[in-house]
Amino acid sequence: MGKTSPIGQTGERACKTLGHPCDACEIRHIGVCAELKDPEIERVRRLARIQQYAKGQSIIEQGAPAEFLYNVVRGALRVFRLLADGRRQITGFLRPGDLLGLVFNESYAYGAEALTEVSLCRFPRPEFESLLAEIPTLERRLLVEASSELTQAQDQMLLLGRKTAKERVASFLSAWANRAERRGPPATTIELPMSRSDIADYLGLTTETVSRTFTQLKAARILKLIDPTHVEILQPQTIYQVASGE
Amino acid sequence: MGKTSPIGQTGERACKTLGHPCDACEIRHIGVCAELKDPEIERVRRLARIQQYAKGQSIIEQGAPAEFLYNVVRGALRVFRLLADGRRQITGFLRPGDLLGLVFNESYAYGAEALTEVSLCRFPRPEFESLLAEIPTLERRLLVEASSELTQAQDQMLLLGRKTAKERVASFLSAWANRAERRGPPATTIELPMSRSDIADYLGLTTETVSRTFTQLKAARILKLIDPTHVEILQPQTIYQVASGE
DNA sequence: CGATATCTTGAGGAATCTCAATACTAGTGG
DNA sequence: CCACTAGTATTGAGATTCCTCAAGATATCG
Repeated sequence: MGKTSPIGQTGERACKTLGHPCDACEIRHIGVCAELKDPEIERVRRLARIQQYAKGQSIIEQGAPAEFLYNVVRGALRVFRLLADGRRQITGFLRPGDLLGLVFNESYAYGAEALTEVSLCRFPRPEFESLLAEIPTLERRLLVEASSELTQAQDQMLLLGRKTAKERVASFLSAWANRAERRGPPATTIELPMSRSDIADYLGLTTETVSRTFTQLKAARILKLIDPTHVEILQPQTIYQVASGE
Repeated sequence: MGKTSPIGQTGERACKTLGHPCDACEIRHIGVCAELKDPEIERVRRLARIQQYAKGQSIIEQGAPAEFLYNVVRGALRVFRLLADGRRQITGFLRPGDLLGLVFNESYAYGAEALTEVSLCRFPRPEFESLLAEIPTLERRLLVEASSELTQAQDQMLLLGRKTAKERVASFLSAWANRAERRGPPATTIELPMSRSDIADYLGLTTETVSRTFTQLKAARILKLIDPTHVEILQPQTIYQVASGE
């Protein structure tokens, strides 16, 4: 794909070119749109544009003007913050149904990049905010969403500030597995669309330590490493206990 | 004070016993109430109760049912999360105007304790939530608030995951000084109502490391340690640079 | 099937932690 | 007003976890 700018033209398609994308929307029932009734959906639809990004592409640049709000439709992405010297902290991995860009500042304080091929539903912020004022259920939904993200963020602070490498990796795997289960059948084999280095930057560790910890959990027969992107959790209970620091 | 329970009776006073507490409220212009017009304030006032807590007292127990929302009126407090074995991560220090207990779950995922003598304005959650549905400006304000807290939380993740001890301490002092300045005149001498162990649990360090880092910054003539609770920032610029990792 | 990136493993080093002793501070009672 | 006590902060020495640097193994993609 010939797109280099985060808000590129290639891959962008007007909602109407997809017919009634909201009707066919895969995440209609889990995203924020789940709150909306048909006439409201119609208004939202007019603002929405589906965007496609290739694996590795930048979606948001840290510090760029905050012009859009996105809803993840398909794929996975990483959200991160950088220090001047390049140190990176990944603050979250987003999956279908998640929101990206819910800020009320002039600019984004973080960057976002595609981990896989990604489809996003994009809304211009000013228009979306007016809509928000008119649809109270939507505003409430965002508030609930933000508050739950805040709780997750505090969990991550506990992890980063007080957990050991083993506990961090176990927490990550446990949370990622739970998340997959929420939208599919209970599966012990989980897919990790991110690299070891992404995991490291999410857990405040180095790639080497993440790798060693995986090996250690494998040796303890808690995990089975199928290939770098697929892990089978042999002892979900134990993983959870390790994650909780027991 | 004879109060032992987090939702104690002693020290609790009905709003009316204080006359018109909202009119005299010290944080009327900075808290969420700043959004409200007079008739709305009247409705809020009926729900509000002023609570007093002594230094060290518990305000919220981690895991307790989330029955109230609080607005800090006076004093300072710590919000934290615990692991089963007692490891603690302080997720924030609250000051007048800050919200405590903005959750839409059944229970609090965190604890809160008074660092100094504290006054809180307390609202029962169910009633507050109905009020929220009727006062859109209030709901919007909470959303903006939550989103800005989320940004702060991500800053803290960057700190915990990727900064050195020196950078963490500098970040903390810089942020705390900025915060004090926002409500008072620019002062280089800042008050730290929390202990070294609180600072350590906030920064993901040990008390010893925090103490050593203070000493180090003092030796570099960046700080002056007046007493354990008072610090003078001799080089605000340098503190900020160290905090940013330059 | 080969080139390249990613992942794993190893050895040594550094930052921070742990344990222990000393110094300071604040509050208490003589 | 001062000495005493309990809690908090600082300093020191050694241990430990995790990081850094480097090499080898494995997977991915054209």
